[in-house]
Amino acid sequence: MAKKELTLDTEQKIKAAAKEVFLRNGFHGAKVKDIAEAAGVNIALMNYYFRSKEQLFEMIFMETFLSFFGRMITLFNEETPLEVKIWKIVDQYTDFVIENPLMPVFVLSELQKNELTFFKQLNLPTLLMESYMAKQLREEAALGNIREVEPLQLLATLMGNIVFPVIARPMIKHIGGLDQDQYNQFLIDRKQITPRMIMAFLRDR
Amino acid sequence: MAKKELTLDTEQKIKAAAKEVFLRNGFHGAKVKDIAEAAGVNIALMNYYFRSKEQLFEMIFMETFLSFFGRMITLFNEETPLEVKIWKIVDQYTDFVIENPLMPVFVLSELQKNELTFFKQLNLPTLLMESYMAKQLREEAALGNIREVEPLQLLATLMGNIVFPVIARPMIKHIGGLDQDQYNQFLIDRKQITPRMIMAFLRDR
DNA sequence: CTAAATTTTAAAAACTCATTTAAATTTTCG
DNA sequence: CGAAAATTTAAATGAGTTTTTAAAATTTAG
Repeated sequence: MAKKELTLDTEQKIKAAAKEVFLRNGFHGAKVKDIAEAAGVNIALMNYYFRSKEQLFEMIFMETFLSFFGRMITLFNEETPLEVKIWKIVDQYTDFVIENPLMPVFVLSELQKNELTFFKQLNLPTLLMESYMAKQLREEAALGNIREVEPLQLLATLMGNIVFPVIARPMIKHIGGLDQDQYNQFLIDRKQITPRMIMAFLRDR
Repeated sequence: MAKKELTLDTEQKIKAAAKEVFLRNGFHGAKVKDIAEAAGVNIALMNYYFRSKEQLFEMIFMETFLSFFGRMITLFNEETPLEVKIWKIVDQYTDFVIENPLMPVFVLSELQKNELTFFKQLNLPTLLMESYMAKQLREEAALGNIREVEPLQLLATLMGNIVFPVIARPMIKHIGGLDQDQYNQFLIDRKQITPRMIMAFLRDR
């Protein structure tokens, strides 16, 4: 049993280190040597436990994508009134990306290159169209409470407003002349702006 | 003179090919061999004309960033009424990123890694804060026509809504089950949504 | 036309990187 | 304990990549 724990330990250390290095540098920028050093482990162990850099990457990419996207879908499925939920999504997804600031650009830039092979197995369209959010949008629009809007457009709007400022952090900090605290405040300020804007749009005519 | 034109020709071919390859694959994903092949040129010419892969990259990155950011600043400085301008920015910047779909993710993901060295020389904060747009926002807010809003927040909102759907193209196509035409229509539809939403927010309260 | 300068080429050099190997060490378990 | 299995290590392999070299080809200019 000491064995099982020990092996998992090294395996876990490599995986955690790999996640850090891949998220910071992307697949091509990440070197196996960097991962081994970050894990404090002999370089050959990467192949011993994970066969290849590519397999290790795919495992990490899959997990990271599912976290990035799944978190949003989970929030889409909360059964609270529409406006409350939009405020909550912005609040919580903002916190999520603040805690995982490298995740969005990693997922989105690696997806550029994959594109073909990756999505086949997942049923993403269903997840969105059958979400509680999609149902709410239909119902509220039928009642005339809000404008008609496609769930995919709302998703893009939410993600664009929450995620883009994180993807563009270096640019925004420099354009605004912001230090780290001011930048964080900038993101916090958006917790008000984004839901207000979306609700104003939904109610507007 | 045949000389001058010919040398510029090869140099230009390399640069154009490098731009393609770097934008598609990023610095680490782009191989000098790929660039030489794309340019139809002997591989040693890359170093003959540009000293190193890194120098060639920096030149291209600088140009690309200035185009990406400068285009928005140019639009910010158009001297048309605020609402007209916001509609125009969304329309034209959307067309711009549709024509240059790899530019945003390239610029933003490479910026993650640079971060420190790059911006020093440019005076970006001034460009934004002294734009005609910034002046308009102050004036209209003083008149009570719109809510107060920081120019940087408006910039992030505009870019988030326009650029994110391009950065997230593979994801959006798959989540929505869209083919290329449907995806393009999705972007076109946002030309209505985004300015409506921003204007509804600015006028709200 | 021809000598100098520029440009291009093929080959090699120098280096980096992922993976493999084989031996050493540690752990497991009868 | 002690043999087998699992893990770790240092070193080597080999493929891939950027850069340099030196000679060949082309262009320029006197």
